[in-house]
Amino acid sequence: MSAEEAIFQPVEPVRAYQRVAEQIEERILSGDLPPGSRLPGERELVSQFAVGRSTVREALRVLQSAGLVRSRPGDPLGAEVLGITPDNLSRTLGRLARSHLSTLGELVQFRMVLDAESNRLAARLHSESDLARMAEQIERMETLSAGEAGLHAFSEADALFHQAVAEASGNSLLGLCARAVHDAVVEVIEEKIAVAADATVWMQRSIAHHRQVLAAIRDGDGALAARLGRQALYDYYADRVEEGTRRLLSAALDEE
Amino acid sequence: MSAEEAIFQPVEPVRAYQRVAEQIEERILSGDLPPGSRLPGERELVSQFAVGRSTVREALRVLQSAGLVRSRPGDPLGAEVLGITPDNLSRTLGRLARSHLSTLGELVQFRMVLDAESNRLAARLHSESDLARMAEQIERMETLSAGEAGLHAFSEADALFHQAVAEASGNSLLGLCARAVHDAVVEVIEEKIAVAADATVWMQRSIAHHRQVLAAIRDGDGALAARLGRQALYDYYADRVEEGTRRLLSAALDEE
DNA sequence: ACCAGGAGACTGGTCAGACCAGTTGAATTC
DNA sequence: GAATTCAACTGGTCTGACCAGTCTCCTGGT
Repeated sequence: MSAEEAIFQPVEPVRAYQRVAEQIEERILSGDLPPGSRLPGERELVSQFAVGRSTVREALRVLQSAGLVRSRPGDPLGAEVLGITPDNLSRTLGRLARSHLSTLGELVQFRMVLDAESNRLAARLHSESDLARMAEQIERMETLSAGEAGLHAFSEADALFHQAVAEASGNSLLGLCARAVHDAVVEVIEEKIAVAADATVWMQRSIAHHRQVLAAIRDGDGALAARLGRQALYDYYADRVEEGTRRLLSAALDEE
Repeated sequence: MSAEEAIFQPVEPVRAYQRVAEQIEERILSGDLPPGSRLPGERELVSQFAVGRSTVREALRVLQSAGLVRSRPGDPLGAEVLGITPDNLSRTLGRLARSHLSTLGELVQFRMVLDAESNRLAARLHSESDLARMAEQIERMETLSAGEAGLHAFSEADALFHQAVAEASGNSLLGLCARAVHDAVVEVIEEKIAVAADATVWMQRSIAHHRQVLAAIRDGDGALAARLGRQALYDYYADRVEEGTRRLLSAALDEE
C-alpha cells in the first residue's frame, strides 16, 4: 500500500435541524410527498420528530430556501410541497455570476454553447408537436410586436420558444440551465434591453432569427441551427461584455 | 393598448429573516465581507438587526444552506464567510436529477455536450501552463494506476484533468456545471465503477483517452477534442442508461 | 331556506429567556 | 516556563408566549 489508508472517517456533528431536513427532503425527492401535497403543521412535526419548534423551523427554512416547500402564515394545511423548480438553479448561478467568480462574458459564452447544442439536438430529435409549439411562440411574438404590449411579454414568448426547443431536444436539463443562465445575465446587466425607439426594430430582427432557427430545426439541419443560435447571441452581446472576455465569445462562435 | 396593464405589483409579505438574510448576502456578494472574514456573533446580530435570535438564526440557516457561511459551535469569532463554491450547484443539480425530472440519459447527454464544448474551447484558447497542468494530471493517473491506490484517487485526478481543461477554456462555469453533473451521475448510479478485475484495464484505457484529448487540444484541433470527449462518455455510459434514452446519447454523439 | 357576519380555533412568524455542550484564552498551579 | 483549571463566551436546542393572519363553523337576520 503506497500510503497508509485511514480506516476511520472523521465524524462531524450532525445538527438536529439537518436530520429533520434530510428526512423531509428524502420523502419529497423519493416521490413520497408529491408536489402539491402538504406537510403536517409545525407543531405536529415537533411531536413527530421529538424536537423543539425552532429546530423544526430551521429545517423548514432550509427546505424552503432550497425551493422544496413553501409556507404561508395561517395556512391550516401546513407547508406546501413544491415540485423541483429551476428557480433555485437560477439563483445559484446568479450568485456565482455576481461573485466575480464568473464574468458576463463567461455567462454569455455558456449560453452560446447551451443554446447552440440545444438547437442542434432539437434538429435531430424533434417531433411534429414540438415544431408546432415553436411556431406558436413565434406567432405570439408577432402579435406582441404588432400590439403595444411590453417588451417583457415579448421576452417571455422568447423564453418559451427556447424552452420548446429544449424540450424537443429531449433534455430538460439543457433548457433549465439555459434559462437559469439567461436569468443570471439579465440580473447582471440591468438589461433595459433597448430603448423604446429600437424596440420595434429589435423585435422584428428577433422574429426573423427565430424563424430561421425553426426552419433549420424542421429541416434537420443541426449545424445551421446551432450556428444561428450562437450568432444571434454573439451579435447581441458582443459589445456589451467586458473588454477582456470578448475573445471567449469569438472562440465559441465558429464551429471549427 | 391591447391589454390593460396593471399598474401596481402585488405586494407579498417579506419575512423578517428574509430581510436579515438579504442584507448579509448583499454584503457578502458585494465583496464587503470577503471569504474568510467573520460575521458577528448571533447575539450581536440580534442587537444590530433589532430582531429576535430565532429570526437571526433562521437567516443564518438560509445563508448556510446556500453555502455562503459556515458556523461552528463555540466559535467566539462568529460564522465564517465562505467563498462561492460549486458545491451548492452540485446539490441543486443532484436534486433535479433525483426528482425523475431528469433521467440518467439526460444527465449523460448533458455531460457529453459540456465536456465536448469544453474540450473544443480549450483547444482554441489554451495556454502553455494549462497544457502543463493537464499533462501533470495524466502523469498522476499513471502513477496511481501503477500503484495500488484506490479508484477514488484515480477519479479525483480525472476530475482535476477536466477542471484544467475547463479553466483552459476560459469558462469556469463550464467546468463547474460539468463537475456538478458528474457528481449527480455518480449519485444516481452507485457507480461501483467497475469491479477490481476490470479496474486496471479501465484505467489504462482512460489514460490513453486523456492522452488523445490532450494531444488534440495541444494541436488546436477543437473538433477532434470535442469528438473524443463525447465518444468516451458514450462508450462508457451507452449501455448503462435507461433503455428509452439511449437515442439521446446517440443524437449527442455525432457532430453532424 | 339562504346568506352575511362574527366568534373561536387554528396557523405560521416572532420574541424572550433559559439551559447545554463545546471552545477559547487567561489565570492559576506545579 | 509548562501544564492545568476555570470562567466567559459561543452556537444549538428547548420552552412558552404573543401576534397577525386564515379557516371553519355557528349564529342571526332576511
